[in-house]
Amino acid sequence: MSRIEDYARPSVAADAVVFGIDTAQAESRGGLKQRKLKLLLIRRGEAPFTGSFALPGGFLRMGETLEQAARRELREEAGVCDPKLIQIGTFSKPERDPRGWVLSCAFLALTRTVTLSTAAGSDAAEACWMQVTCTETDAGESLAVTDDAGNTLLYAENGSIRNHALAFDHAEIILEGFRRLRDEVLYHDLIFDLMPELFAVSDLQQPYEIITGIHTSPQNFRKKFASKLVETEYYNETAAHRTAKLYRRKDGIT
Amino acid sequence: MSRIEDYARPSVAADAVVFGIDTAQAESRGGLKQRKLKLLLIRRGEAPFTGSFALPGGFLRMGETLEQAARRELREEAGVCDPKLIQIGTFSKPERDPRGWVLSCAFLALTRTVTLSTAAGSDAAEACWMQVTCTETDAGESLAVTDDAGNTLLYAENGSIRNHALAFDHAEIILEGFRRLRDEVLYHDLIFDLMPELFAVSDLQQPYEIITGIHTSPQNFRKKFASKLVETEYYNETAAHRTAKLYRRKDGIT
DNA sequence: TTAATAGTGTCTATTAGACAATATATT
DNA sequence: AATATATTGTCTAATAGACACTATTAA
Repeated sequence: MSRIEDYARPSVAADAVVFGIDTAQAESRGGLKQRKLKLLLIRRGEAPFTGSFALPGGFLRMGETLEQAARRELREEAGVCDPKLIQIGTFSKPERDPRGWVLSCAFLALTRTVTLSTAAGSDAAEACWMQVTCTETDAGESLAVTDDAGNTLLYAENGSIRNHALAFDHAEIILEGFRRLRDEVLYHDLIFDLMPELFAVSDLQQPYEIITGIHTSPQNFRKKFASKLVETEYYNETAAHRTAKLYRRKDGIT
Repeated sequence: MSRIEDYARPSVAADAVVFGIDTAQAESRGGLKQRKLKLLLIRRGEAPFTGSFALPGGFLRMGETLEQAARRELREEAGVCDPKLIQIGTFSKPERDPRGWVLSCAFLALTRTVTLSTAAGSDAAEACWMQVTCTETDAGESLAVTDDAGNTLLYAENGSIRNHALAFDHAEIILEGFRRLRDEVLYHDLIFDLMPELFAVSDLQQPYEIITGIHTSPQNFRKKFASKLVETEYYNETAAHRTAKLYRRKDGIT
């Protein structure tokens, strides 16, 4: 009874929720180091949702896997190379795309830098790193995505979307991406995939706290991660205070 | 450039890795209660892989979500009603189905009983609950799926498949399902979705230990779960020992 | 010197595990 | 009585958090 030809076929896309850490020196106070969580979005150049922001992604091609498609689109569309990819879910509400029946397989993608090496000739007309903010409100917990001008692209409270200006169901996908990011950081040390090869303990803490919502003193944070780190001979060349030893992730720990 | 019609479309299926707990009285020793982890498989009645065991599932239809498709197929094909469903991944290797280009969106499905209410007229010609065994070997950890006669359908060590007799890439999907089941039980109390409304503390322990590999004394296991349980007025009508109070899951805990 | 972060050590509170002891069912 | 599980309680080990204190850099 179940001949493969008897069934209508949807279009399938692969989209990515790309997170990265931005380590910027704050202008004020002589260079306090801020390490901020960023999300990569693309301004759409074509219908539908022309001009809106959306996740980078594109259609799956015959002969490739979903992960290959996501990787290809990230390279072509946003100049993101060699990200860590974790599949987070396939979104399938029939009405999610006004063009027709399109499923989207979403990936959580992590980069070790927020430099956009937007290769010449790429589609990335407008790929931007947006600010991700996570705060404790009295109503619970909220997540906000804002552009550099401070405009809110997505605001969610307790995991439900209050407000957004994003294409398709991408707000939903971002929320799921952040939820998964938190889980993976909490339980599988995914925080290291947001770090460069060598990093200071303090480089770890701010992103960890933004993502998990768990706040600790620098001293106790150090102890918490001590068993997962290997000390190197390198030091940070930095600012108006003691230089920090650089560490590397201890392997053999999943 | 990206017209939706420009892209070839794959067929899309929804398959489920269905787990349940079998509470059987052992024949020997006057009825020691064994609570075993079971996996639901279907013997295929058609090509390809005719006669092999496979996950229950089927093709996505236009107008439904992947979850609706999984639910429908579980009902039709295996008589499984109202399971808890968690999407675990979409499998997309181009060669995974000899019939052509078929993606499979896999779900982890949990039932509160292993009774197959195989409705008359259903496709479930041969739906069987297989034994799931998880052991610590010197090489690490192994997972085995065996039928009632003791034949091994799947054997994996440290997450890599050693041996299997299952259709398509379903061995891989089962492994991913078990991995996810473990994570969800460890970090999100998914064990309760394998339990009936009312249960004794000891009903919880054996499945929890099989799935997580964490072994504790009955006393300490009780303490570990005390904060997540609400005592009821009901008791177990059972065997050659003190009756057990029945509990219910405390709500408000994710 | 001061400000700022890096890093160590110590004490305490909370949690997880070992295990003794008691309770209550059936055979 | 013997056995098997249920349930409570106590002690101890391991872990997580608070916080004092020292170190080192540049301005």
